[in-house]
Amino acid sequence: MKTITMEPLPREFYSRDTLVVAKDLLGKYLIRHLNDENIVAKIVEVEAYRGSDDPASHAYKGQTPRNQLMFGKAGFSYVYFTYGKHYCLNVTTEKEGIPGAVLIRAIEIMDGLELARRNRKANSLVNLSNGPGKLTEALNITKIHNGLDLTERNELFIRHSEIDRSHEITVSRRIGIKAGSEKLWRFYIKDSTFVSKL
DNA sequence: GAGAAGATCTCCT
DNA sequence: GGAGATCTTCTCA
Repeated sequence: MKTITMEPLPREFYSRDTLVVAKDLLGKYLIRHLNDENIVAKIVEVEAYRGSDDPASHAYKGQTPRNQLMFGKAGFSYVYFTYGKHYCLNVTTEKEGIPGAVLIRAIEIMDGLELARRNRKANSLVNLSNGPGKLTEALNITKIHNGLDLTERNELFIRHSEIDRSHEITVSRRIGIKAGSEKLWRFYIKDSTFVSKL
């Protein structure tokens, strides 16, 4: 039985305007294959980061070894380490040569909860994955997952959900940045309890 | 080679 | 609500 919704999202999904991709990623399923098990998680909160028009972006001042994936093909993972403790998971966007990425800020784990709990101790279900550093820990995502092609059935990819129910999207300022904080480039599913901050 | 800042989380008050 | 943890990356010399 092969249903189209089980396939990874194609390259064309990602190689569009970063703001459009960010909004479209809400409600999609993030699949993490680990130890012959799967964690399936719904994306509920994202932020868009672009290039020379976005002072908060890693790509603002041009290409460096770290941010080169943002300038490359769309549909790849961009994982970076920050604050000496945390990894953050992004997906690259825009056509090749144009920098862009979407930061996954919060997810709701639908399946594979046991495995996620083994990866990250949390005092509540919500606290397991309601922040960018938390969800990477729950999914055991580190720098070795930087640069994976998300359009293939890798150990990490994104697909449609079985039931693409409509959801209301809330728009807000991005979190944890100084420059560029006036831009309304953070998007989340309105009624989700897994959102990192209201 | 040194120094500063950072797309965060946890613990403490 | 605020500070500390902790280390990578970038900039400048």
